[in-house]
Amino acid sequence: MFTERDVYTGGVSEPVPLRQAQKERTREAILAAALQLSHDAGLSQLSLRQVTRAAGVVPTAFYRHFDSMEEVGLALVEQSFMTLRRMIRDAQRDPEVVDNLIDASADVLVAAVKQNREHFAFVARERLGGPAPVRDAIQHELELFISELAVFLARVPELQSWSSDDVTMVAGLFVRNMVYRAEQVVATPDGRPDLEEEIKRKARREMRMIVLGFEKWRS
Amino acid sequence: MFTERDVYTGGVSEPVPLRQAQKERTREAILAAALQLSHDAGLSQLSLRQVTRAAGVVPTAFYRHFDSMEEVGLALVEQSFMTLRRMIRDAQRDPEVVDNLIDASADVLVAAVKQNREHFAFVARERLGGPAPVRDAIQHELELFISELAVFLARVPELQSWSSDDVTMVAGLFVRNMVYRAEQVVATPDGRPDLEEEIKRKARREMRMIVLGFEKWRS
DNA sequence: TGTACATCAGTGAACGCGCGTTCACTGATGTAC
DNA sequence: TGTACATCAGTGAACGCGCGTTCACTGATGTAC
Repeated sequence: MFTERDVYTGGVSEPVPLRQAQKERTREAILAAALQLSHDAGLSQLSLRQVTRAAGVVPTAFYRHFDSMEEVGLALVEQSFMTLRRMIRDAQRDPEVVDNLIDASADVLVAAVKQNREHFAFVARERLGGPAPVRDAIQHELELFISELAVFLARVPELQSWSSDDVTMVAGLFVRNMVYRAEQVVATPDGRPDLEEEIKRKARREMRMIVLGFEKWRS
Repeated sequence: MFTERDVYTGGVSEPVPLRQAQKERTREAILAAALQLSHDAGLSQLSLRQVTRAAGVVPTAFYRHFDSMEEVGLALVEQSFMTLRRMIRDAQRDPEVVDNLIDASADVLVAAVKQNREHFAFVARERLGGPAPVRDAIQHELELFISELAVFLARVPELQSWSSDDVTMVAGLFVRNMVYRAEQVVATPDGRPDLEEEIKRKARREMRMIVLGFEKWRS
């Protein structure tokens, strides 16, 4: 069995059966349509017919790819967090972020949200407003994400002496601040760099204050 | 014109026309049904017929009270924030809260959420997941609420010297912490005081850390 | 390479269902005298 | 107090609509020889 992904990651270019490549393209079209349409009224408001209409296939074609809209939601959660993970991985490689954790990560956050507006909006919206299995999947991914951030933070020299509980708490506060700011960036109209700067400024201020509180906490 | 509310608040007991009292009772039944049913799948998933069925009236009776489910949502936002406002008003009168802002307000928060589970769950869910006018109303009320908390904090002796920007930022962090903890309490099963204590403990720890950060910030 | 058959992603007709909304109505409550 | 009329919250039938799902199908792609 081959998937379209094999075209890009398979190393020696394996021949991809046309049929399968086309199937993958339709699957992606359904996911993209669901992501875009859910922006207006939420995933659980979306009808199968609306989504397939926007994806350019007939309603019954849906069942070749998913059993229900809920399954579409879970696939979108996975997509969204792949984006988030790539973001944090890139940030960890960036020496500027390591040197200047707070200022740089505020920049990274705003840039990442701008580039992946729809995925961030999806996570923010469905985290509490979505169907139960989607909500649960998002909460689980966010907890994983906090743990990953905690592992990264634990390597920062200044935090070497902290307990892992404290590092996890700071990671939690950072992620919550991030989710909150992401909600704001998503709500921001496109051509307003001034509003984005304001959000970055507030995010920086709060993260700096959290770090200060922790320093005092330890002393 | 009289409303049912006059029965309780009108002082000298005005005679309330029976017809109007009954109408108010039906209106409340519709609101209560919508609040309870929206818990499963969100307000925007709710059908007029489901709600009126649960409220014990025929679908067409709905239109004697509301033009649309959206209007029901706005009425529920109003109800929910009346609850929140009462909470903060009572807390301000409580000398223990003034003396020991952080620990006591964590207790007040958990107690208030427990007593008003459905309203808190509604706000948390619909803040980002609801229909656009409901989302906007909730954001607006939350901003008002932050301002009111800032006014209260500004009177605390230790914060007298702070700039109003800084006080508002602390109020924002507190309210955000509150909303987040409220989400958690709502997700907590009823007979688990241990989990509730854990949430209170974390809320206290974070609020204390925020205050410490601010003290250091100022120095 | 060419042919005959198998696979299967996408089609299109059909279904029963719950929906929001309209409308003319009923009968208890309220008002005027 | 009693009577005749007005009001209006709630009723019940009816409508057209979009929905999810079923099913037998088609025809391009894939496979065996």
